[in-house]
Amino acid sequence: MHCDAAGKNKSFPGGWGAWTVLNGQVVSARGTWDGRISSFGSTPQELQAVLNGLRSFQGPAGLEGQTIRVMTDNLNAANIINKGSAKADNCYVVAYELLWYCVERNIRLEAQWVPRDKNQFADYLSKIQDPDDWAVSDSTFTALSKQWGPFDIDLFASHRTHRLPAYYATHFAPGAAGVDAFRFRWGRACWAYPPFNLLLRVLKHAQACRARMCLLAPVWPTRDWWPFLTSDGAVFKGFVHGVRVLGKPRDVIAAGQPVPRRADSWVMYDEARLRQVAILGGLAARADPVLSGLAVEFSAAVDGKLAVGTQRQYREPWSAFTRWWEARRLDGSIYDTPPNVVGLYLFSAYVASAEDSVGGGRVRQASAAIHHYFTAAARDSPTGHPICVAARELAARYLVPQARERGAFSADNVARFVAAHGGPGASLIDLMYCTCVSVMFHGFLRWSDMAEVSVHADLLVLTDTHAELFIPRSKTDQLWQGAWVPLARTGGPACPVALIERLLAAGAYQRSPSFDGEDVGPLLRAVTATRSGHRLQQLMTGTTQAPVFSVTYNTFAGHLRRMCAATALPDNLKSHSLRIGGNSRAEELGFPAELRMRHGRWRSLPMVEHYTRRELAPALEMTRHLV
DNA sequence: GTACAAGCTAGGGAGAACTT
DNA sequence: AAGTTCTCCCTAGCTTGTAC
Repeated sequence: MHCDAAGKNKSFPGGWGAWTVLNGQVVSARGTWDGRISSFGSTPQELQAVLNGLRSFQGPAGLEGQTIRVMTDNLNAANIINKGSAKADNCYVVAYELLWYCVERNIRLEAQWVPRDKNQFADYLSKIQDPDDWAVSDSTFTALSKQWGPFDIDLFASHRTHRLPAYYATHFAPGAAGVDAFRFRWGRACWAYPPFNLLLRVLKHAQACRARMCLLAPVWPTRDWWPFLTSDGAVFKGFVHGVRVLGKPRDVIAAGQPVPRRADSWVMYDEARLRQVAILGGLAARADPVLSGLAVEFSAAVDGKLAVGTQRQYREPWSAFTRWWEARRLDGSIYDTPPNVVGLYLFSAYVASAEDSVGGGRVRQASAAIHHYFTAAARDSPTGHPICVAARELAARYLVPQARERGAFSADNVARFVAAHGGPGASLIDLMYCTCVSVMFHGFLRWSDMAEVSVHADLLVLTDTHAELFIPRSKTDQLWQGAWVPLARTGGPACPVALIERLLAAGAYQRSPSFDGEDVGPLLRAVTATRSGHRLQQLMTGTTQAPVFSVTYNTFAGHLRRMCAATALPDNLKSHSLRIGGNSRAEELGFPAELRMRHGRWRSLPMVEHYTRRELAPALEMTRHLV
């Protein structure tokens, strides 16, 4: 039996894992520490992991009278098991319990130390964080037991969260009556608080077993299982004997557990494990701990090949696909879905988009997300299948996007903006937005570029004639090659360089680190109003580990919108309108596209053209002279 | 009012596919 | 063979809804 224990960290109380081979099959057990053991040192935790492992496998394996070889990467634990000596209090308590457990069952233990890298699978098991491992609060359970109980089995629980002596778990665990509730026939007094993505399966299995259960489920009419419970989405069907509406999640979930912001975050059930199995393919059952460990690491690291925003953006399309897939009840894991079925899913997304009168974005995103998740699980992408291709083509041809107007700032708009908000007595926040408007217009910056501009003296260079800004990375520069953006002194109130200088003085920015590893922060910062006027919010500087960030896009866009409205500028001016406006003005003045492309850091001329808005007058003038 | 997440649109680039 | 258009994945901008 291989065992390991993991200590606590900020987001995880720590846990234990154990695995062994039973009848030629690898079986694993795991769990999360409760508060008491979470505070123990590593050796008593390791001993507790051994004890939990024995208790977990005792039922299925029948350990009485056997000799068990325990593989552990903790030398102290191995010595304590082999020599029977323990000094520290916690060690003694746990070792004593372990000893008696073995004596009562005539089990003989032999511990063997293995290096940590030979114990990676147990290590992995001990570190699994199960996002669905919620326990219902005492008061809720008591109330429901009184109303509909007593119950005889908890169908979805863990060693930590079970509410009844008999329970089914996702892995072997001490006292668990079985692993995977769906492999059993359910009786007439069940208690079920399943992960929400399993609800459809739970309802169908309950129907097949003619089970009777108290089921906790969210009020969630858009989910696929809701029609199963109700007719017309409103009236519960006849087999529902009673309904009780509980309070908010924080009242239902036992104290001391984090409550998710939105129930949607509960749906990613064991995605990591599915992916690891898919990566190992046919080797999954036979892989040694090194291979398993590498698969674990790869599956965690591979998402990093995408930008953080993209990872976040693909999550919902992927879980929508998994929900759809679960409802189809196909064989194998989601990664075994045949490409034609994926194509039909994309087609269903096309049909739904048409019904909802949205553009082709959903179909495109779904296709891209499925491509990423399949390749991340080391599977061929199914998105090249003819049905997938056809679904994307239908979406591109027939789905009409909702119009989105995005104008261009003119030079006059910029001048009026600065005149209205950037006068001599301007507040720090108004001065900051005037500076951004001028800098983004003259430098053809996106909002995300502006947010990267640092005030560091080496990265924001000011001279008598001009300024140079360093942009370390951008949308078109994912590999951090960086680019310098020159800005000339233009004179007048809207001069970007003069505005930067005024802002630096007004905000009392620090422009050079005073110690190694200090981060002086960006130019565009959150500002707070105090009794004595505005000042930069929070800390003046950070460190390279905990840098100071710019304001969020929403904050910036909100301010810009309000300030434009106050200046009576057109309401189609957004933050990108500054980039479009600067480039369009440069074109109007006759500057060549190559120069504008370099200044705006575009990589192709068609994109420069796309961002060039032209006045009507020159074209009219031309046609007037044709005859 | 601020902050965050979700869900939409569309910008952007690499390389395949097609035309001339 | 060279030039161009197309395809498709990846990334960001923007609006809206919601919680604090």
